[in-house]
Order: sequence, then C-alpha cells, then structure tokens
Amino acid sequence: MSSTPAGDHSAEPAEPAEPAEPAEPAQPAEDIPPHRYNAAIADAIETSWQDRWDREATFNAPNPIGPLSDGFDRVAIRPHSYVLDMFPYPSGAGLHVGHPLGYIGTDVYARYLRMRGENVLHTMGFDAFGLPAEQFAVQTGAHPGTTTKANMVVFRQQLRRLGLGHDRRRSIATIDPEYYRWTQWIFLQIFNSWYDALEGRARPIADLISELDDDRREPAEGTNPFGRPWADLEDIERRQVVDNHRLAYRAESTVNWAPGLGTVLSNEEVTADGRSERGNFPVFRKPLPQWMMRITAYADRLVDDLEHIDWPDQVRTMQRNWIGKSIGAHVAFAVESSPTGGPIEVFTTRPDTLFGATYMVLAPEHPMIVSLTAGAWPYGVDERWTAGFATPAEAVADYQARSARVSELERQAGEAKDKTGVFTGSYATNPVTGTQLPVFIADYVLMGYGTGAIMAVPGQDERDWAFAENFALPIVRTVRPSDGFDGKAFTGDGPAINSSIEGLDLDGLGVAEAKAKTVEWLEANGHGRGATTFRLRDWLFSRQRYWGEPFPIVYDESGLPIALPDSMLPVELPETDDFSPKSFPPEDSASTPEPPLGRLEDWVTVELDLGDGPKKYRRETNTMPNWAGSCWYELRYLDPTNTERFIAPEIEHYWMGPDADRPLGGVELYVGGVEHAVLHLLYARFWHKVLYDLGYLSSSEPFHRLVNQGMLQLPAYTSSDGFYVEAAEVTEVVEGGTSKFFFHGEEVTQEFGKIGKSLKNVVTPDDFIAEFGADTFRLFEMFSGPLEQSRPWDAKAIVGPYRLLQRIWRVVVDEQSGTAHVSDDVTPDGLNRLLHKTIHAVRDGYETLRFNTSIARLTELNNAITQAYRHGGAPRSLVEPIVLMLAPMAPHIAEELWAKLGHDSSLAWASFPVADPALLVDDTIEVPVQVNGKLRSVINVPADADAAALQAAARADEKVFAALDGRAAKRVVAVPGRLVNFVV
RNA sequence: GGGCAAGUGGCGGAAUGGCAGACGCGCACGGUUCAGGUCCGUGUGUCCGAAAGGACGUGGGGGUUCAACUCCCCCCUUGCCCACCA
Repeated sequence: MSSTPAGDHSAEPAEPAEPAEPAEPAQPAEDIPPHRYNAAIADAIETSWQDRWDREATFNAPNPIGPLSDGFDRVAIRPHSYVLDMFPYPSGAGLHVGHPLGYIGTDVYARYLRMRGENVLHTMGFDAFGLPAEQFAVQTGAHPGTTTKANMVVFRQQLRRLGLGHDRRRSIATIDPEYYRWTQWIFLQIFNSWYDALEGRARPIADLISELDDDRREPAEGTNPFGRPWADLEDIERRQVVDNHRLAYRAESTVNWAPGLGTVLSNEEVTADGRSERGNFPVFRKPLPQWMMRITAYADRLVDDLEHIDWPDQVRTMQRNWIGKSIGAHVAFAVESSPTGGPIEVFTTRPDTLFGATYMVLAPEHPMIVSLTAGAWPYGVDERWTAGFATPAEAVADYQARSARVSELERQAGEAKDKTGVFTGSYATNPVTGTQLPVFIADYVLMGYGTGAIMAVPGQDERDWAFAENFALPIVRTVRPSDGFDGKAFTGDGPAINSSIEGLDLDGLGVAEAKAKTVEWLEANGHGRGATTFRLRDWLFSRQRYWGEPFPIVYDESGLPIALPDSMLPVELPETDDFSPKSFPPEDSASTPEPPLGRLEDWVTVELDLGDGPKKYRRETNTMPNWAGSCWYELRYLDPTNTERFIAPEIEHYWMGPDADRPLGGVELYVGGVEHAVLHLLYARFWHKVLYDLGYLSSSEPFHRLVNQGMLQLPAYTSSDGFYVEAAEVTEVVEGGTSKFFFHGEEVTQEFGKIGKSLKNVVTPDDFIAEFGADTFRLFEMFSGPLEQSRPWDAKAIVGPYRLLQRIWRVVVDEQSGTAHVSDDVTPDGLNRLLHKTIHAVRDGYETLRFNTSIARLTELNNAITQAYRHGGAPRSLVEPIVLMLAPMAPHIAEELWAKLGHDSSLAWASFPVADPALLVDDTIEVPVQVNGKLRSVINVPADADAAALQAAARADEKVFAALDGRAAKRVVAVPGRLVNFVV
C-alpha cells in the first residue's frame, strides 16, 4: 500500500507545513539551546496541529453511503475498523489522569490502523442523562441541561487538548432530542415485539396478533388470565393478553424503592446489603406497577454468544454468573391437606437427591402460604417448629412480618446465615417415597428465584443441613460422601445410596446419571419435568426522575399503554424548574414514588389523534433509566445525521457486519472500565439482539473485542489520626534513600488508591500537559504498563518520556537553528538491521496493545542513533521511519518533525514502516551454551548452523571446555538458533 | 464461603518453555557549569571477591523437562467480582 497524503482527505488543499514553534523560546537561559524541545515548543506544536487536523478534517472516516460518505471512493478498497471507547458521563469535575488511559490507548491503536492503510472510525460522545446531574441541579437550582452542556464543553476541550483523533462529525450526546428520538423509537420497537419461543427470536407484535386471530397460535402460558380462548375475548381483554407478550411491558412487580432517592432501582443498582448503589440509602421491596424489559427471554442467547466474542474471561464469567443459568427440574409435591391449592412446585438442580428430601420450605412471600397454613398444630408438634405460638396462623403471620422488616436490618448487619423459619402445619408428599414432608416457611428461600419453594435435602445441601439441625428434622443421605459420614452435608459427586423404589433405582449411579434417570421418571409419572432457571430477572426500566428520556407512551381511559406513532417522536422532555424528585425520609417504606413529570399537568394531559379522531390521553410520567442511551450509541456514531432511520443498514453492515474474524460482527475494539462488566454491557447486548432479530442489524453482538483498561492508583496520604489530607499539599523529603512525607509539617503516611475526591488525590491531565505537553503525557500513560493493567501513577517518572521526545527531536532538529539536520547517507548495515527489527517489534506492540514495549524498542533505536550521530547528520532513511513509528503515540511532535523533514502533508495517513524480513535475521548469532542447564558461555555461530555445527562450535569454546572439565556428555541438546546444553 | 486475576530489583515493568531483569524512573560516579538545575556519558538484582570469576535469585513447597518467571499440583498473600440462587 502506497503512502496516501493527507491532502486526499482534506476539505482544502494541503498548505505547506508552517513551523509551529515560537520565534522566541520561553526559557532563554544562556546555555540551553534555543530550539531544544520543551513545554513551550510542545504547546505551540500541539495547538497548531490540532487546529490543522480540524481544518483538514484529517480524522473523518467516510461512510459507504449517505451524508458522511465524502471521500469514500478513495478508501473503498481499504480494510476498515471501528475503534470505540466507552463514552464518558460529563461530570462537573472534568477529567482526571485515569480517564484518558483508555482514550489514548484507542487513539494510538486507531492511528496505527490508519497508517497501516485502514479506514478507521474513531469518535467520542457523551452519556449525559443521569442522576448526578439531577442531584447537582437539585442542590444548586440550575437546570441539569445547562450544567451538563457546560460540562460537555469542558470535556471537549480537555479531550481535544490530548490530541485525540476523533471524527467530530459523529459525536453525539444522549440528551440531544435528535438522539433520544431514536432511543424512544427503539423502545417502541421493543414494545411492539414479543419473543417467539418456538423460533427463538423476537418478532413484531403484529405477527402475534394475526397468528392469534387466525388460530395458528395460542396465547403463551401465563398471558391469558381470563380463562377463555382468544376468539371469545373482548377487545380490552385481547389488548391485555397482547400486552402480556410484549418485550417491554408494564407489570405490578416487587421493586426496589429508595424513599431517600425518590425513585425505584433495578436489582443491579442495589448493593448486597440492601442499599442504593448511588447515595447509599435504604431500599425497600415493594410491589408497584413499573415498566419492565423481558431480558430473561434472551438469557440463553446472552450466555451462549459469550463463546463467540473476544472478551476477557473475567467479564464473560461475570456475565455468566449474573445470568446464572441452572439446569435441573421442576418437581410437584402434592398437598393432601389443601386439595384446592394444588401441589407445591419446586425447582431443584439436584433431582437425583429426591429420596433425601425430608421437608419443604417456601419463601415468606409465597402465595400458597395462605392455603397451606393449617387451622391447628398437629398433635405432638415439636415446639421448635411453632415458635411458641398457639396456632400456625399466628406463627406464620409473625414470621412473615418479621422477615419483611428484619431482612433489611439483618443484611445490613452482614449476617443472614442463621437459619430461621416456622412450620405451616401442613405436609406435602414426596413423590418417590410417599413420605409426608412438613412444610416450613423460611427467609433463606427467596421468592424471586426458581418457584420460591424448595425441597430440602439436608444430606446434600449445607443450608438445608443447618436448618434441619436447628429444627431437628430428619437427614437422609442419598450420595455416599467421599470424605466419610462426618456430620456435614456432602455436595460432591459420588454413588447414590438409599435411592431405590420399584421402577426407579438410582443406587450406585453417579450424580449426572442419577439426575437424568430421575427426570425421566418424573416426566413419565407426571410429577415434574426437566427445567432451566436463571438468576437473571427482567430489567426494571422505569425511573421516577426528571433527567431522562420520556417514554413515547400514552394511556387512554382503559389504563392500558398505547405507543405513539413514529411521526410523533421525539417526545421532548418538557422544560420546567420543578425537576426535584419527590423524596421521602429514607426510612419511610410506606411512601410511593411520585415522578416530577407527573406535576406538569399541561404536559401530562394531551389531546392526540391516534387514528380514531382527537381524544384526550395521559402521558407516561416515568422516564427511562440511565442505561437506555448507552444501549445503542455505538450504532448512532455510524450514521449520526440520519433523520429517516436510526441507522442505514448498509452503513451498519460496512462497519459492524460479521466477517471471518468476528463471526457475530460488532465493534473491532471496545475499551472501557471493568465496572461496566455486567450492567451496561448486558443491556447493550440485549438491545442489539432485539434489533438484530427484527432485521435492522447484520451483527448480533455489539462489541466483538473488549479490553478493560487498568485503573491508575494515585498516592493518597493519611495523617496519624487516620484522615486523608490533600495530596497536592504533601511534600516529600528524601533521607538516605527513603522518602518521608509531610503535610503542613506533620508527617503523613503514603498509600496508593483509586483516584477520587474521597482520597483527596485527584490529579488532572491539564497540569502535566502544561508542564510537559500532551505528547509527553500520552507517551507516559502508555509507557508505564500494558493497557489492561492497573498500576500506581508515579508522576516523577514522566521525565523519562519527556527526555525521549527531546532526544528524538535532537536527532532530527538542530537545536541552534531549529532546522532538520539529517543527511542523505546510506544507513549502515548494523543500524539498518536494528531499524527493521525495531519496526517488527513496534508493530507487534501496537497490534497487541502493549504500547509500553513499542516505546521501549523505539527508545533503544533512538539511543543507537544518538550514539552513532552525536552531532546530527543521521540518514534520512533511518530518521523518517522512527518519526512515523512514533506518530500514533506522540502525534504532534511526529507531525512537526515530519514537516521539518520536508513533507507537506500530515503523516496521519502515511504508510507505517514495513520490516524487510531479510533484515530480521542476522548472518551470525549469539547462542548460549549451558552445562547441566547452567549458562557457561555464549558463542558466535552462523545463523544457519545446524545441531552438529553448534555442538562443535560449543566444544571449541574454552569456557565450555573448562566447565566440562573432561567429563563426557551423557546427552547434548543442540537447538539450532536457540542454545546448546551439555548434560554430564 | 464461592469464582476470577495477579505476585519478577528500591519503583513501573520486559521476557509465554531456551542468556531473567529489555526500556524507563530512582540512585552512584564522571563530563559540561562559578554553582545548582538542564544536558551528555558510565555503572547499578543479591551475596563473596581488588578483579577475573563464582554462588544464589522471579511469593513458599513439590512435580514434569536436557532446560521452568513461563506448564502441572498444594499452600500463602493481594486485588476484583459474587455472595442463603435451591
């Protein structure tokens, strides 16, 4: 591929490069040369090149069609890549040094791919709806839109100053009505879809209705509460049945209500100790009508497709665990005392242990408890089972009340392991043994998982064992423990025991076989069937907040939701000064959410013509959660100005369509923090799959390759009383090689931690850019370790990359005159070989995102050049490649040097140097010689020396001769090109 | 309690079966300088030794191999995630 001048991509013809450095260097100390690379020169170069890149639209990536397709004919034959960052939330604090790590990494990679000859899409937008902006607004009274937009201006400046090569035409913000118009449109697509379990994909809801009308399909299980067939239903009933199928649906569901925040939260936003992730307020479980997304319909595909994407194992494991797929069986336990209530259905992953089920437990919220609570205790009941109450009804009511209240407190105290519960007075029948099993309620069984009821098998389950001990319940072992019958549950594999009746004999079988055989028996005898359960719940999708996307939904007098037509989008967020959520005392569990939009009566009540004449409707007053806008932004970057569609299919296919390397398609590289491993990445995959199912996308996964950048840890300082002090005001004193730290005269202790206000250790890129320039800052962030790795930020070490740039500058530029001082000499063979080895290694570093190794190789090469050409005059054929190789990481200085070397156009599209394979192998090589595995000498041999020649050369070496000391080798390992090892 | 990742000089890190410590920071010495800083050069794993050289050395213990930072087993430590999920 020949070099493509940047002029090809410019809006205007390239102008000759103008020297960007100031005429008067800022530091006129007599002995410092006037044109030594320093912060002032860096600043001049960097701002000048940033302006020129903007002017020439250097980083615009042409689309194959549409308004952004200018110049596509010139790149049509090139490969293309889409390199993406997780877009930031524009907080008021601006960027700290941790943020740009990933942004610089993707920028280096994108610039490298471009120089390798690809059409590269790289841009940046803002995830700008969200709670912090709203909370800040509530505190200050300023509108969240105003503060958010001001923050975005600051972020844009900071990002631009880093020299990130973004296609600015594609930048979007989720708060833009022209963006969230399509967020709402996608919501409607999801609302107007259902999951066809037979075909395993989402389909338009209209298909369902016509299939129901034509009697080709029955309503799905649990969607028709009316007990009559579809044909006999009233219109309003049919609407409800259809609504029950939708992928976005309203349901009375138990939600996490945080009175202190005034909003409900998704399960993912609640911490393990029952508090809100944001704000740390108590969260109460409360049944309320809410919008839900049927993400559980995709649980299997979300798990299965993890196999086909290139993500860190850690993140894939986290998603798998979050989805929590369990394979087992549903088993029905008949209840004689309550013939109307039907059997108790349980889910178990261990159907093989059915013979060991000795009691049953229901969650305290289980709906069958009412019918199962007996009128009186059975004769001679164990008093531990009754909790001292005279009747089961009293005992059950007391336990239910306590678990609703206490569970939160107990969780907060961090100990919920003590097994409590109470007997209902009823018994169920074990389907294999016919034994009567007492039915308990206990809070160690959760209503939200499986069926909310379990068969308890103390012999094979540690929790059941603990409960059985507390309540003196029988324990039957059905698996022979490999470690003896030693007074605890055995959960491992082993031969089944005590598990045989007529028609079902498990004894001697391993767990897997016994499971299969039991399921077969259950199905044959009508007692149950194989079943899969997921930990994942449907996604709670509504929030009682102001600062989010309004739903494109209205309600008529029936109270059922009606989708607005596409022509009425966007439903703009109404302007108001009254955007505070109605919050309540944090402990007020009786309160219910009141969305701010509900107070805007003029907006809520609306007259519309939705096809049957103008009528009054009420708008939905909830807004969408923070995650909605980030579920599809990677798609909108591709076609940001499209007013007809959320994205043109050809454009999606061009940038994200599947190919040999990416079987499910998706972004080539996605870089962001591991904190989004579950929420954002799971929701975005879900939406992407729905849109794929509905035929809008050619890719079925949004992000093919994911890399989590590491976290930078900054020094933080604690005083002797344990409080953090401002890191910026701490001074370091070095005494005899060890450092001591002082804060206003008091000695403080240094530790390394997450960057943040709480540790008082925030450091911004701005300070470093002012002192060293953006190129040095970029190089430093990339040099301190691999992109994925977390590491301490040692600010002092930034002088290393600074010196490197000074030295490279000095190789090209005469520090007295400021002009290039290279020669047209031929590069000597030795340096030329080093150059080509460097090219090889630098490319490898770029491709594997190990930029630190690329910098090391460049440093070595530059050191060698410096040694050989102390006073300038290095050959151009040696100097130009080093400038090009430096360019992805330190683009401004590289552009400037490139210009000084006489090139008129930007090197952003110049060809990256290619190593000549012939120069990667030397004529003679050094080969280590070991005796008994210990290094004794290094010999010089021809590169193509075979094993025999190697051995001969090694024996001829006097150090080897001495080490062998006359002993005969029992064995000689001679690996051509690698080593010789004598075993004596 | 479970899962995953990691542990290499004073520090960040390099080496993915074949010369451990590339490259950088720091430090030491030398040059430049009135001086300091900058800049340039040399050295810098530990121990013994004036040196040549030798011994030891990648959290600990064991194993596989001619050869292990690298692969396998056990343990320790740290970090992250999940945590009564039947």
